[in-house]
Amino acid sequence: MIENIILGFLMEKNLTGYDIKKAMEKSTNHFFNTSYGSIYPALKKLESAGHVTSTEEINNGKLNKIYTITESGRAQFREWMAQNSAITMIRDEALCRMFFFSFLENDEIERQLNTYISELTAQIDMMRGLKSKYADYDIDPWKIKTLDFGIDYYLHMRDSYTKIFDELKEKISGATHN
Amino acid sequence: MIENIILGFLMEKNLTGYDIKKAMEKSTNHFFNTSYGSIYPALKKLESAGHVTSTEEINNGKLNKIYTITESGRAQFREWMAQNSAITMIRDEALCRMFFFSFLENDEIERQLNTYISELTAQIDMMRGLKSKYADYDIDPWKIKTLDFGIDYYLHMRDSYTKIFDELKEKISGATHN
DNA sequence: TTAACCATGTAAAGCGTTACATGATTTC
DNA sequence: GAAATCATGTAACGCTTTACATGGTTAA
Repeated sequence: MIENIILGFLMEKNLTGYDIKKAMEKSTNHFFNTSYGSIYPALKKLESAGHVTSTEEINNGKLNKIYTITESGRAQFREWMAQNSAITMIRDEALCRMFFFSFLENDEIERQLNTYISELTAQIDMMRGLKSKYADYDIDPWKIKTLDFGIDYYLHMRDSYTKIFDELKEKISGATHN
Repeated sequence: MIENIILGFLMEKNLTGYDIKKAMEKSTNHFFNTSYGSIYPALKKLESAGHVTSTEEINNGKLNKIYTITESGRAQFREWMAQNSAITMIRDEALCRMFFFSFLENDEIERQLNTYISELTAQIDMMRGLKSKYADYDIDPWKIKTLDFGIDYYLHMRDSYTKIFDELKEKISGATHN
């Protein structure tokens, strides 16, 4: 996975490991991100497989190891792109806890849902901010679409948890008034 | 994570490792599932930490190692339940590919979206089937809610991908007719 | 001058899956 | 009699994160 994503970034231009990490932070962060501890070894592996080559430059006194994708790397990337995606499991931590909510008091459940909804709102705001910045200079519509997808995703999550929160509130007030 | 989920299952009744796996398959499968290779070592770890105890029985000639949660296990579980959930990243494989869709031909993109939408539909149908079975005998409303959440989640995913599919179709036909 | 950032990498540890190994019982 | 299911466990492997290690430049 990570190797194919790296190849994808290198399809467009030559980059250093550091550049790749920064590019991910700017564009794929909400659905794919990884650490230097994964990127550098992956680049080494790609190089020994012949999918990338590297040239070293010194810019401003700093070493720059610039990676270039090879024809075999392009072939590998295209092969990966042609594969069907398997549907992904949810694995949402909040959902795991919800499964066991019967072990919590209602006010604690309320508190948790509330906190989680706030965090989702923060995430949505952050991503909307990103989108407004991107509108100017990133033209690839598919990359914009992944951002929109992410915003819609978190909006849906917030709606779902808000609905659950409201239902709980109603149930509590119903129980108190009777 | 897995250890806390196991403790959660043991909060309700004593179970063997095998039982836990089967219980997960029936109830948490769409947002949490794991293999025996994770469950048995986790149970061992929980036992040496004093969070569970085990008794061995032979039923129908088969060894049954039945695990019981201890007071310290209950405390550990409650502590985990009281923590706030961190929001989870998407990490959807199809979304990773979409990011690089500009490297694919339109008909290949169409094919992939179509396949993925079908798989989402199959998942939705499967979960709806599960829900209709559950309606009878599982009473905990929170557990039902995680199922509903999952169904809504996959419905939202299907809507999102269908919207993208329709937009692409429209763009193609628009381009051909001019 | 100090913090932040640029830049590359390794090592340890954790987590999880897959495959392997074993053997009994039950159902078709 | 074969296949499926019950039942427990280990070993190898892979992937990823976190922490560590190093050292230069730039901006406050």
